[in-house]
Amino acid sequence: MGTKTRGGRAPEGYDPSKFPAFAVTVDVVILTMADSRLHLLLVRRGVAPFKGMWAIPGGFKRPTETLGEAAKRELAQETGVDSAAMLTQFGAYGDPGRDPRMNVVTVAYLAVLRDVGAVVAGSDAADAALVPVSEALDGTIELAFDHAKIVRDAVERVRGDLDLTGIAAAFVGPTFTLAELRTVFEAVWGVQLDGANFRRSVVTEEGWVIPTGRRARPGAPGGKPAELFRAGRMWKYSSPIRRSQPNERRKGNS
Amino acid sequence: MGTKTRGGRAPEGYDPSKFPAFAVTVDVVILTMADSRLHLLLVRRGVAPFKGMWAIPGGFKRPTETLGEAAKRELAQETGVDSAAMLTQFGAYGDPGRDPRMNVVTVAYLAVLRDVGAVVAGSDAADAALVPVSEALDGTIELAFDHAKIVRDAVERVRGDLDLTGIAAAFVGPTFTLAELRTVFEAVWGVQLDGANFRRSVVTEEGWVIPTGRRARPGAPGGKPAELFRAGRMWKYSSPIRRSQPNERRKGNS
DNA sequence: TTCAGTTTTGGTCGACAAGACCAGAACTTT
DNA sequence: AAAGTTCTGGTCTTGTCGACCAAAACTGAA
Repeated sequence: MGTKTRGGRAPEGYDPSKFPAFAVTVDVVILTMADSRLHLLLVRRGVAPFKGMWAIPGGFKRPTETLGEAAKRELAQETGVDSAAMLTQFGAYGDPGRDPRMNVVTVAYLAVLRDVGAVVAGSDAADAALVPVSEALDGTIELAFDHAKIVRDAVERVRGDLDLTGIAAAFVGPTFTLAELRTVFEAVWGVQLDGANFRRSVVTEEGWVIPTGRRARPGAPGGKPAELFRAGRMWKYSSPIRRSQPNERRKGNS
Repeated sequence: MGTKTRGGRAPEGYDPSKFPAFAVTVDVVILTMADSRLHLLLVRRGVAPFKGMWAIPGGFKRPTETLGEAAKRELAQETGVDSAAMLTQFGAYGDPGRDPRMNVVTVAYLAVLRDVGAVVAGSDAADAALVPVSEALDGTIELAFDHAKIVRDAVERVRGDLDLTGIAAAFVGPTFTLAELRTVFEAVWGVQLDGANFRRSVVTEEGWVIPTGRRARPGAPGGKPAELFRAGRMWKYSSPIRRSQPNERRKGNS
């Protein structure tokens, strides 16, 4: 921070020694893959304002913790996961009136989990739900406060991070098939990727996926059982898949 | 934001109705090109704590303004520019103890200007300076609070934004030569780019640079006078130059 | 005026990456 | 056994990017 320093002009009608008080909160956008689509964890508000409406989980920051610790605490309270989860800060929101009660500035975090389903089912009945992000983005589900914008920004962020960081690996479990990993990119970017080309991209270079000898059980329609892989060390730094400007085209097309 | 919602577990020893008060400030990292290197605007603190130390400009957020408006106000107070400046929020910082006086959460913005030199010279004497970012990054210049980390994050951000957004155009004036534009990429990324290849990248595609008939005056050592261009519309969306993983190599190499 | 030095600008060439597409392998259910 | 589905390896074409060369256009010095 830094109190205004420059000698001459003082901020008119404003006394730096009496700073305005704000509440600071931390909100967490929790994303996961379900049904080959990107999903979002929401909670139903039990208190005013916006009582009964859907919102993303969050809470007040404590003076003794860092912002990151606060986000981690909120994530653990909401989902039970407290492992070294992928937590990324992506924005701060402080428009006047965004909370009708008082001046609140919130710092928003993005968390990517591989399986929230079980967590949600085991929680306090019907006040938590996993919904497709599309329904939150197009307004089918109305969100409290300015959470609609926060979710939009979070999705923007994860789309960009997908080819800048190894965040894609956080969507899948400790072992996974290449098709599984491919659906992450397809769902987040809204594109169709060629399976063979995708495989080449991640298998050719060392360090992205390491084969476990095992194979996955095929789904309902059968098909050749896919190899099971573990994530390699490269995901810590980058991604093997780059987003291309024109969508990849499929067989029957223009 | 959102008060904690889930029924069962309440945050232990914590009463949501009595939230802790924070001061919220906005800090602006002002970057510009000078002497073919990336520079940073610093101010000298006139009050405790860290009195006499260098810091990035900033100040308290007012309850009636948005975070972006606060950043714009601080930028204008410090440099006098209030045009639609390129202002990007890139992080929030709230570690306990980062300000010894009280609990402060700051939201950091990045501003890119084309020429701060005149502004600095014309301001209140010696309490503002333009320094190379390298000196701030390597510790040659010690910064107040956690501003060293904030500056590091800002530089990281601008490095990434250089090929994701059109931020490079904000570094140059209304008309510029291609060599000028090229030094922006070279200085921020710390690479050497081939002039001919660079030209092709921006000239081939329509919309990046539009030629004004004029030519620039060559520098001291002479050389063919370069064409003067204006920035096209494409800079609003993206960048014509992509960062390559291995540095581009020059003539005499391995 | 000439010359050496410097910068800009246009061109070519090869390496590499990415996408389109095909076909065989391996499993499912009927 | 047959049909359907998915996985996996292969080939081919295309386009992009960087390395490199050379001419053009200007400076200052000899």
